[in-house]
Amino acid sequence: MLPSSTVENYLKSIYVAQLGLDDDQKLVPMGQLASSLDVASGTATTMVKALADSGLVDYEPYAGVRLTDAGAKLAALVLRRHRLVELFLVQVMGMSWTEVHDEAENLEHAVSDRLIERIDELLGRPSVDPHGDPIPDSMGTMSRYHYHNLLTCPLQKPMNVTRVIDQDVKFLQFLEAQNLKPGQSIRVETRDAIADSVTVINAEDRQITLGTAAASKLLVEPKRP
Amino acid sequence: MLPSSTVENYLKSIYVAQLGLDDDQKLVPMGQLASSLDVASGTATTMVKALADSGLVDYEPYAGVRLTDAGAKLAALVLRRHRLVELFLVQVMGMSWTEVHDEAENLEHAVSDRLIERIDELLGRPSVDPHGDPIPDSMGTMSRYHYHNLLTCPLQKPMNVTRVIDQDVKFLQFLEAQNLKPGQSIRVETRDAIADSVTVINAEDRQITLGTAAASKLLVEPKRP
DNA sequence: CAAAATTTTTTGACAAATCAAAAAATAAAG
DNA sequence: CTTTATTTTTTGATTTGTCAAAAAATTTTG
Repeated sequence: MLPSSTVENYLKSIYVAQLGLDDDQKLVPMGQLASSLDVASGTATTMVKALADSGLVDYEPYAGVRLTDAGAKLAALVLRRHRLVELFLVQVMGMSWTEVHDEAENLEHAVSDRLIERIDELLGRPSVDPHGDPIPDSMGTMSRYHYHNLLTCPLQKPMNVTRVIDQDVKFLQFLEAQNLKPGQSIRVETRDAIADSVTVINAEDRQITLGTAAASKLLVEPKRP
Repeated sequence: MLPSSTVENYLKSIYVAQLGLDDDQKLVPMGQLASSLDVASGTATTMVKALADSGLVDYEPYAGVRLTDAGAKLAALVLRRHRLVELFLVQVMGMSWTEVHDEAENLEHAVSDRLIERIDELLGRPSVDPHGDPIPDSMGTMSRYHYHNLLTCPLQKPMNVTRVIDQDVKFLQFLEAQNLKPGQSIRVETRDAIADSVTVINAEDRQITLGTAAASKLLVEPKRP
């Protein structure tokens, strides 16, 4: 019996939350899960218990939840569908990378394996989506390269934006307008811990100042010539 | 509040059933609706009452159900999404016309208005899907041209297959193999009421014999030169 | 037209997913 | 190390969609 879209969303949220944890064995707190899914905490508890009964997660009362191998694989395949659909919408349908997230959020539960395979083929087996997020393969394995962000990368060195860890349309539109979207070349000029800010220079030598919260969402790697 | 996919499926079923009725004012019997949706008859009764409360259908106990204008418009838009998706899957994704129905059945509830508009544009505002079924416009109006079928069309006259009223994969594959899919040119050779059969000649002069039930599902129009 | 057959509706129950608020457990603070 | 604050779980209810079987209405048939 295939998982409902609710189950798929729970698994996906746990998967993504786990990626944000340093240790793979750590548990995702119920509160965090509940708020990321926008449900009451009691709802998350009930659902997670059901997922544990199905063998998709390990659940430790008052501690949190962690995916089993089976759950992780399912979650990765949901993420794969999501990200392939996003890239498809941009590359084939000509939609903006700023608006495809919400559309993919619905389609990820409706596209068949067959169609996903077609899309994957058509796009040439891509490895990242329009936000730079890695696309898991059909076995459910995902590369986990760890990038620098604007707070940790070297100063004054030419870097490439590779990934944006945020799906907020306004923020993405801002990045686009400032030439800070994935693929663009930039460098970090200064950081000011007191002012909580980072200044970057974009490809057109314009200077942009970001707060550190925003700066941490832009992942970069050294510019390859 | 937007209708659930269950509601959309009920409306769609009623809409299609009504098209098969000679008189627009006639009611669709509950039994027929229930079996087309593959639910118990009591379930259909309950749901139809709820739809009536929402003003989407008129319901007459022990007689049947009929769409209101609001319900008909919603249903037509579901059908529009379904048929545009089908055509898209064939034309852009390179899938077979025999297999796109089931895929579209899921996607029709997940594609946004924005994406459907993109698809419509990309396909050049098409008027029929791969089965020859008409595609309602964005206002929810659908052309209702009435075709001949293989039982009612003139004998020995060159005709074009324009539409197939069946979504069974095996049947569609059969039609494809026999050169009887929409767009093909054929002529009806003989009809035998006793034998319950119709013989047709395809574009390659091969003779195919169909039962009348199957023959009634193939719609044709006089061949235009 | 009354008896039989069919269709439809009603009833009671159930599963999935949710919430709000009460209760319990854990963590933080003094 | 007790009190306070926070997080988590429990409890009881609700919504949507469903079924099976009993009851009622309608239709068919002899």
